[in-house]
Amino acid sequence: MKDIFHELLSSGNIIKNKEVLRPSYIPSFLPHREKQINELASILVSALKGEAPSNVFIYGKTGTGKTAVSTFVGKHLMKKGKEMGAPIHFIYINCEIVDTQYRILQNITNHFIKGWDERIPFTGWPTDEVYSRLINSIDKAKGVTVIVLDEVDKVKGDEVLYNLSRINNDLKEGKASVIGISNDLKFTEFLDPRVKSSLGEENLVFPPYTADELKDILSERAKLAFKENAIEDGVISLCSAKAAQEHGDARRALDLLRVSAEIAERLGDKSVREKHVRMAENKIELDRVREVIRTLPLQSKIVLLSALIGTKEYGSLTTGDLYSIYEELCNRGGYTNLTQRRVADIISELDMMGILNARVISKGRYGRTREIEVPVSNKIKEILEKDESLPDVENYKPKLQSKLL
DNA sequence: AGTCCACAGGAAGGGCAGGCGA
DNA sequence: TCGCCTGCCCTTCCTGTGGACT
Repeated sequence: MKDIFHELLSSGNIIKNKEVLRPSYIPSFLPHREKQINELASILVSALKGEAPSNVFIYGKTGTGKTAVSTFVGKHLMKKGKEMGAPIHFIYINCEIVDTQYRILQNITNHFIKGWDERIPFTGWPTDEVYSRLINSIDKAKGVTVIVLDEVDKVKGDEVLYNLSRINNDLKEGKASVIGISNDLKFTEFLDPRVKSSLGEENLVFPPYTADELKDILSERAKLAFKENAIEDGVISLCSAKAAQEHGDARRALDLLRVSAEIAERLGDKSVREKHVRMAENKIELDRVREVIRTLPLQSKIVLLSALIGTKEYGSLTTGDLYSIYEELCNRGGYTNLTQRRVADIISELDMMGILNARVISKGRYGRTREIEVPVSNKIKEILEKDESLPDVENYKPKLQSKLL
């Protein structure tokens, strides 16, 4: 049998270690985050003296190093604790995945339980029972437990945050502190004021990276990730500049660099060039659009399809135009149609996702409406055509009253 | 200056599914 | 297991509005 992997394995002349470019990778050195590392370390240092550190709330947009800094400091804290004989327990929880009160308490508690048969099950126990088991575990483990709740805005309900942020009131032997991380700057506005004050004893803000800072980060990672001379001049600057344009997102910069390298490698090129970055940018954007559209509810897909058909025929549409096409499509597909009010909201949602453009305009005597356009219509058309659930529009040419005037 | 169009978009509430505590 | 609660999606009803037209 022909060795189908041999060629693929030996062909890579660019990438040495792809893991380094993944967002989950924690490097041994975090450029341009010295200030945040020091601030967080100076809050957590009391753990080494056996005291409970203040609870911390960390804000910052995606890809500003919040998670990296927290886990970095946590790793060093545990190491120092070991050296000094001060027991430190560092627990990281991503609340996007673990989002209910029960699951969060269960996860933290299970961290302390070694035997599989003693672990708390996924479901079944009363929540207060899990909570008291957690208290016992932290007390029994002694020392200081630091709990990181990443993407804390995804947690359902305030109660678990309230309990955890005041957990020291219930603890006897052990101590605990909570680090909440969020990229939603307005998150605390909607919190119970009691939670807000106890969780946010200390606040850290992570500013976006500048293009120059991103360049340093990428250069550091590129040294580890790529073979020698595999990256041409200008590639790293270009990736940094593109990511800085968005909002200084290091994750995006790393993605762009990684995808560029993958493309270059797949094309059999010897090095990553600027053209690969541009191709990568297109690919990432298309993947994003594809993913967004794929997960859209059926009604939103029909609205999008209506916009697509209408703009193809007439260039741009008003809300009323789109709605009449939408009604026709629902008829053809045998779906019950939503009201215009709801469709107007769906148009706004699609606008927010960046799949279509809808801006409010006034046509004077002829009313106030939204002008709707679909920017990357070819790509969207391609994706929607493959969707089996949508009505057949092969020979449908919309006729709009307003366009006949 | 006033009218009037075609909606925008807020408010309130119904119906439903899923989660949660007893 | 059951009833309650919550969040989500949606409808109905409503007031507000920019600017071409009269």
